[in-house]
This record gives sequence, structure tokens and C-alpha cells, in this order.
Amino acid sequence: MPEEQQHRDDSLLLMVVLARAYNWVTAHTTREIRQHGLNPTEFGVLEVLYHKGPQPLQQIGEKILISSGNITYVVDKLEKKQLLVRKPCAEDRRVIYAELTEKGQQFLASIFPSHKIAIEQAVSGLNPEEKRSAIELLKKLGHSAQERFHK
Amino acid sequence: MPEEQQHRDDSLLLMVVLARAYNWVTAHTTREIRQHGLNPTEFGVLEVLYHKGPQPLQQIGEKILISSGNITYVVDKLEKKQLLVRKPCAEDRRVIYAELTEKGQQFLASIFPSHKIAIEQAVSGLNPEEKRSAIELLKKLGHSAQERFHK
DNA sequence: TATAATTATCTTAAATTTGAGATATGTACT
DNA sequence: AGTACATATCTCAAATTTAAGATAATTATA
Repeated sequence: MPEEQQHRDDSLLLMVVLARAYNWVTAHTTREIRQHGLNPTEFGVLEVLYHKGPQPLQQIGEKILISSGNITYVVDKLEKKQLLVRKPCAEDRRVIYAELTEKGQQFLASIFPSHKIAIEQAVSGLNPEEKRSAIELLKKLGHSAQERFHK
Repeated sequence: MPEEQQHRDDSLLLMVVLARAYNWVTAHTTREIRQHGLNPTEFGVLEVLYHKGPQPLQQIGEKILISSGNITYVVDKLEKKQLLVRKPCAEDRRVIYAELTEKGQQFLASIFPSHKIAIEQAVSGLNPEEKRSAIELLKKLGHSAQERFHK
């Protein structure tokens, strides 16, 4: 097989195995998240706030790659559940921050341990060394894919 | 940092970089697919048929991880577009195969080259050797995640 | 200052996806 | 045969997501 052909096939195969790995790993976390009455997007929003602190809605949407309409919808639902609150920004009045409530903090803290366990279970097919290799390769892949994606 | 803590952190980090890599790589392919008037699910169905030949609806749904209701909906749309046809199975009358039409074959053949280029562009941040490493690790990760996912 | 171009959020309709359950068929067991 | 269980597809309502455009605020420029 000519080298260039080989190269092309590898890219396709990489795409396939990346998608399969992602789908099956997230199958674990999605099931776990739904047991707590959230969908993956809701959890994604809460997780960003939990780890990064209060964020403008815009930036939350960028981090988890959802549309502006969707971020409004999801934040509405989470606000109704009293897990977060909207806080208008004083400096730039177009901007609205989302911030976890005390209830939201406690809720995340209460579900995070089982979430971690679900992840550990999902990725336990790789040993520590393989995990480190995979992390480096996926970091590089993700960053370059993002950089090459010109809107 | 204690070893066990280290281990736990690696699993979380692996999850994060896997999700980022997947999201940004698929951002490339999704954009490309939409330019041809399909959504990613429709393309996924056609791609399965293109590479595997006629398949029972059930098995298509399993391969791309969508619900039974969704597979009916998507196959309906593709049938209306005359890209595939339903073919009842003679041996088992519960089963219905989906099969690409000539038009569907030609359509896939016509868009696949640019789809390949989009993928190659998306994953071009890794060199050939890194791709091979990533493929092996992701295969292992995906298979083990699937095996450990007990419904 | 006035005007134009950007940005952040929200609104709305349409498209997509899921989940629960209905229907029809097939399989295993008595 | 008859009964219970399993499987494949479909139906339908509700939930989710997107895309396009509206509104309001900010920034850049004439």
C-alpha cells in the first residue's frame, strides 16, 4: 500500500475510533448524570461554574459548544431549579453572569463523587501510563482541530 | 501528591481532553456534512450503508447510538430524499433492511472525497506515528468502555 | 457627536432526539 | 397448540437543540 494511501486511511480510522471511544465513554457519564435528574448539557453548565466560578453565559456556551438559544434555555431551567442565578454585569450591561447558588454548590459537591467513579470506570481499560499518553495525544489533537477550525 | 489521587485526576483529565478533541474534530465534519444538505445523523446512517451494505434498521441504530424512534424518523427522511429504500426481510418479518439506492450510492461517492479532506484537515495536528498511537489507545479505550457498560 | 459595526442575550419557529408504549413477529417452554 | 418472553419497528408527546433574527449595549470610526 502506498504511503500516502496509508496516511489517508489512518485519518479516517482515527476519526472512527475517536467517535466510538467518545460515544461509549460518555454513555457511562450520561447514564450517571440522568440518575441525578439532569441531562448532559445541564450538567455541563453546572460543571463549568463549579470549576471555573461565575461565568458570562456567552463563555459557558463556548466552552461546551452549544448555541446561544440553547444556553438561554438551559440556564432558565437551572435557575428554576434554583441551582444557579443570573447576575447582570455592572461594567458591561450586555453581559449576564451565571453563578451557582449555595444549593447548586452543595448539589454538585454531592453528585461529583459518583460522577468521578463513573468516569474512572469508563476509562479503566487504560493503565496509568496509557492514560498519560492518550491525554497528551488528545490534547494535541483537540488544540490543533480547534485552531484549524476557521469560522 | 499521593499516587491514588494522581490516578483519579488522570481519569478526569482524560475525559475532558477526549470530549474537547471529539467536539472540535466533529465541528469540522459537521460543517462539511451540512454543506451537502445533511445533518450528522443522516450522514451517519448513509455512511454505515455505504461501507457495510444493507443493514437492519435496528443494527444501524446500534452502530451510531441513536434511539429506535430516531432511526425511524431519519430513515423516513432519507427515503423521501430517495437516497435509500426499505426492504422487508423475508426470513424474519419483524426486520426491515435499509439499502442505498443508486442515487444514494452516487451521492455518497460524490461527497466522500471532501468528507475525507475535512477529516484529514481536522486531525492533521498529529503526525502519522502519533495517529497510529492514538488509534491504538482509542480502540482500547472504546472497547473497554463498551464492555464495561452493562445495560 | 453621529454613524456604523460588534457583541451578548433573548425570542421564536422548526428540526431533531428521546422515552414510553403499541403492534406484530419470533422463540422458548409447558 | 398455547403461553410467556423477547425482539424489531413504529407512533406520539415531550424535551432538547438549532438557526435566524430581534433587542439592547458597547466599541470603532468618521
